[in-house]
Amino acid sequence: MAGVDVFAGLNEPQRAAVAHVRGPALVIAGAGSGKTRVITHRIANLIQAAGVRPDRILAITFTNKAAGEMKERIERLLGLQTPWICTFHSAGYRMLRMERARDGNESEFSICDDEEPEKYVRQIVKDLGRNPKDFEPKKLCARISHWKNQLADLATLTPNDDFDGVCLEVAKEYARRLDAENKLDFDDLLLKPVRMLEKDAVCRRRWQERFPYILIDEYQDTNAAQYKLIRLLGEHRNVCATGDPDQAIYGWRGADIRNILNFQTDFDKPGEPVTMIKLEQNYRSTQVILRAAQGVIENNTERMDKTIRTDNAEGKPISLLAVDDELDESYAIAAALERFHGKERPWGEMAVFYRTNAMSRVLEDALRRRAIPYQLHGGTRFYDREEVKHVVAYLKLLVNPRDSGALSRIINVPKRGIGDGTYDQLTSFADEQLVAPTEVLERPDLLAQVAVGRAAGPMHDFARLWRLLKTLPLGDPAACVRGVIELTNLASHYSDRPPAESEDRVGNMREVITAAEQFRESDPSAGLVGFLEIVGLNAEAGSREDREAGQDRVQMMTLHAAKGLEFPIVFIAGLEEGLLPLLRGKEIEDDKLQEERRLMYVGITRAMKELYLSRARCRMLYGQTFHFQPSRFLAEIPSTCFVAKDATGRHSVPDPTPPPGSRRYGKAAQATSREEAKAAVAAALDSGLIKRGSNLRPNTQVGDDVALEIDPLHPGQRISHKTLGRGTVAVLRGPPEARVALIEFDQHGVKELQLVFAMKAITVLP
DNA sequence: GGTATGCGATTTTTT
DNA sequence: ATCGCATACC
Repeated sequence: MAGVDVFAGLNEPQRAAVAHVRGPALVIAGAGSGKTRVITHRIANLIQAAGVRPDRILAITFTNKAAGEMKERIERLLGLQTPWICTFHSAGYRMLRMERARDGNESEFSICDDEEPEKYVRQIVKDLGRNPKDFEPKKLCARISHWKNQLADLATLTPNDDFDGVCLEVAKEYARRLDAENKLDFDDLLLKPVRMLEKDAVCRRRWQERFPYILIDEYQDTNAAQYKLIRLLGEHRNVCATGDPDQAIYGWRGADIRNILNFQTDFDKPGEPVTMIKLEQNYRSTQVILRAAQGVIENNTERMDKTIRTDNAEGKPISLLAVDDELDESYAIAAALERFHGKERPWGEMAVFYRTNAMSRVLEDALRRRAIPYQLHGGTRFYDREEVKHVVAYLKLLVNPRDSGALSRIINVPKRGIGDGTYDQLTSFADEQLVAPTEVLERPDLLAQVAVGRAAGPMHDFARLWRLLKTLPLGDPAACVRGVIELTNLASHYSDRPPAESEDRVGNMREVITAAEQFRESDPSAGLVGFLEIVGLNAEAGSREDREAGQDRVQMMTLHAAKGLEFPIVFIAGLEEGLLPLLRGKEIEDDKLQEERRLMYVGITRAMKELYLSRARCRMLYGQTFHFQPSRFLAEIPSTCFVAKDATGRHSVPDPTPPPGSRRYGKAAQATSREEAKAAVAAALDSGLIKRGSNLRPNTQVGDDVALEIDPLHPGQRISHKTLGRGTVAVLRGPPEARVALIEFDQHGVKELQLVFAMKAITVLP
């Protein structure tokens, strides 16, 4: 271990960041500047040069995957394990469990899956005599989660309105029920450790001494609870945070960009001021790509001043493809992927990004049609599948018999004749007797009192099953999984489904056995509890996705999931106003818009060599077609980043796109069949001849009262509006990103409507 | 208790 | 369009 040079291959500012050992440090790092590398090597340096014990370093990463990669890298570098490189949530969970063990409490926690909170809340709303339609569990959960992440004190919180009031009541009851069942939801994994450290000075001291060194990656995306945790643990100020305020994309989850902006004042200390290190050299992308990224992000008003530069080559211009609809888009992207692969580009070096998971399906279909291997990230995860959750619920119940979420999930799966009524009888009887429902099953005297009438047989059967399950060895997760699947005959639950589906489901359940076996090998002493921790924290270790990772596949993911990654060739689909930036309501608030812009920035800066942007004029949403204007972010990319010259040798400032229906991509104009058109589009895309984007620049004259070719409506057209009835289009005006139509309605007179929004409610009449 | 049918809401983004 | 939920019926 002595011979490793942890500074090898680093530039001057990176070395400074790695060499800095004591006191607070903030590394502000632009995209592609080797930020994660700095953290990793800094940890290595702490261990090697400063002699810090690896388990005394707490290093927080944003995802489990990032943690795994960092650990692996350090193991390769120094040949040792760094157990406390993990996410905030993992760290919180482990702290809670260790404290509990310290107190001699042997009962185990279970972690709610992401659907459970809503189920608990729904039940509470009903129990409080409220209608779940007036108080939607989803909304309540969002509010409760927000409160928890803001560390709001429920005891002193004063509700603003009726909804808040009910919400508060529900929140308190929700907390009581989870506590009673030893359950933790995701927010608790942060909240509870914070409360624990706040309350108990001795405990706080112990944990502070436990981790004399703390590092946090992606600090720009920390929320109030995470921030507080770091403040409490990091009172010694030996805290190193890295991040990029321009890549803050989790505001919707309560992340507060001010955490990183205030780091200096928060952690400054006389004698040990914060060491600021800026990494502005980018090693990842071409000049063109960085100019595009810079052009976009400069439109944000709330920024820490920062530029990124690179010594890399100018690189290929960015292509912007405008197509008719999402189907065309998917064909074009698939065709381009295939072409690049034909030119020796491995599948795995290409990635497709999109704003929402819902967009992935069309893209997937197109790739599958061409037999392009791809890996989908996000979406429904392995452990989110229904059949897998059934298996996991049995396992959770074994570990924590008080878990009512688990019990209610499996008590009638596979069907055994125990319906809602019987379940309610069982639980309320158990409540009366002050025992857990599972104890009723275990005690013949109690069982006899509930197993009556029609449900008697099924209840006895289930009790017998439970006693059998209780004999499974909790130390051996694989045996537990296998035992659960076999003893319960879970496969039968899907036997009446189509063969393809039932095979799939049963296959997935068997996957859990494999996952458990792998887990057992990697961590033989952790047992079923350890396995459930991995499952509950959404770690992908051992899942099929995990095993398929690293294969040569096109990577498909949301822009959020792309954070921290890089690919030689990147496609970003759906660059439309409304999708990116994503608009839900009427108007987008400025801070939301800025976050969307940062998302675009993250997407662009993932690309190393080539970037392809695409947009569709129409897109199917909720089974209905909507028109979309080009994303405003396209107009923010400097025109010098796009195809440099057009056929006449002039700089191509993007022109208005062709009107819907006509195709102007070289040969595509003459193409008749759909297939031909697609091929031509792909060819155009590939050759870099992608036409002109749209005329989007706000400062180019897009005159008022002039019909744009991209307008979905034309003056004189008869239309029908959902609420305003029939009318005639009079005038279209305004810049493309805020295009308005003046429509003369038969019943309501002239109205001015924002096209982006109004098109959803408008049908064009023949 | 189980199943069929119809209605309504639903889509950001993830630990 | 699709899914989950509620209602009504077996």
